Amino acid sequence: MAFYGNQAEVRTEAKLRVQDAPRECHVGVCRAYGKRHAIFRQGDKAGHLYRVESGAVALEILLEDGRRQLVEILLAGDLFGFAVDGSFEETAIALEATVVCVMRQCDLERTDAVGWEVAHQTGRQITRAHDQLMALGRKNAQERICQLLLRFARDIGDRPCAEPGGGPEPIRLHVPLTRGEMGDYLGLSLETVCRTMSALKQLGVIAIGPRQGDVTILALDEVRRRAG
Amino acid sequence: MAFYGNQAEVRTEAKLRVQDAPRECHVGVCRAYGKRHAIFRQGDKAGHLYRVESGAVALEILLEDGRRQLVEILLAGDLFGFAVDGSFEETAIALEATVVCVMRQCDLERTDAVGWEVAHQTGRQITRAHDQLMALGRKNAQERICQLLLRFARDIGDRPCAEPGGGPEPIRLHVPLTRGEMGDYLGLSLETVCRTMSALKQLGVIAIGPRQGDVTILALDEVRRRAG
DNA sequence: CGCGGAATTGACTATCATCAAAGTTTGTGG
DNA sequence: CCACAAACTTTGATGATAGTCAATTCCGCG
Repeated sequence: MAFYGNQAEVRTEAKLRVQDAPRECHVGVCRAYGKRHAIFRQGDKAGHLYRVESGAVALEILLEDGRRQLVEILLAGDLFGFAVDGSFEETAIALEATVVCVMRQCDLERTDAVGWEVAHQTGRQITRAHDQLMALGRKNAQERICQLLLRFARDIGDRPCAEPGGGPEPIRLHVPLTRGEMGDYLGLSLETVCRTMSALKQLGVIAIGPRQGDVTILALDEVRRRAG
Repeated sequence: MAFYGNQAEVRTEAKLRVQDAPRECHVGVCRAYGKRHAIFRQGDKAGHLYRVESGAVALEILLEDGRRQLVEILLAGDLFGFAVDGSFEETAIALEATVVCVMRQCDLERTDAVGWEVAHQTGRQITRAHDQLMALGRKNAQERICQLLLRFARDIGDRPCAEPGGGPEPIRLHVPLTRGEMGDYLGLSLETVCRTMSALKQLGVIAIGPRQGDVTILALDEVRRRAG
């Protein structure tokens, strides 16, 4: 399949090493971004589509008065860069060391067959956005946070530390978001995120640390139940 | 263009008359739905794409405990029915007398060129979902309601009652949502919607009535400013 | 005219935001 | 390897916005 294929040019930026970088992409160019670097900004002229090769990207919207909302978190394989009137409504930021494949939209659109691939991708993203709307509109802080943890557990969690007794296995995962960013994604203040995480820890549902960003899910079914 | 074309079969349901019904669509079938009738339900097997020909459709998600969130409001021209794992995550409901064109996905996908049309549509819907995420995550009740009013003003508002003095023209519009539905879309209780609408009325920014669902925007710039 | 759903308004409550003050990690440079 | 600064996290006290419960009024339709 032309869209998911082949070799490409590579440029490194920030502190990424080349071996962290490109898988491959036919019609595009791979670029590496360091933590918190912008890939494009609100208002920039559009014209490219982007795919996350590795790492994680957040799309954020800023209001004039400084209010901030992360509207999407993208992981490996996800497409982004859809624009409506030729310019981006959102800023895309690498959440960690990240490699992105950049493809010129006009090149892509010359290949009809790719259209449906993109449509399926965007369909999935719409569904995810709708889930998030349910969370922000109707769920409380604990439910929102459990839902976010599950998202990372599904997409990047590993299950190494199996219990000998056959009990539920802890899931260790690394959340590449600060408390403030979690709040900006979940529509909460960073303090509420902290307090809610602490409460889940007290309940024995999760463990925090040892490093910043590390979370261990101790009771997956409890997290599921609380995510609603 | 094959996708936006041609003649089709028509079925009428509820109280819709035939002349309210179909424009045309090549690969699909037009159906008419009465107020509050479901087009498909959460959990139904997917396999079709739908386009609003006239009227308005809401997509809703229900939680087991009864909490409800309207995640999208679709007007004429909008596509819906994207599913991830072969079944719908959402229920689609006609907000008023509505005609929908139903197209089999496998038929559509035989035409490569249509893929990009769908992709552009879904791209627009993603942007709209992201705006709504900003609203639910970071905006207060007044801002959310002003944003919703602007959405209807842009898409269906007419500007008939021009001021003789050349002042700002009132915009009369009909919102096909009850207060409760507005709340379910905006992540608010129906009482908060009521109170906020009343406050905007007291401020002289809008007028309400004479019928249920009627709203007149008296000061468009004020609504814009408050929408953020 | 009268019934039922929708809208409005009031009183009280709860969740979450804000302000503030420590305490931890992380990364850098000597 | 240690020290220090900056960024991030945690916890507490207080307040504001919006939710819930309830009573009344209004509109739409038979």
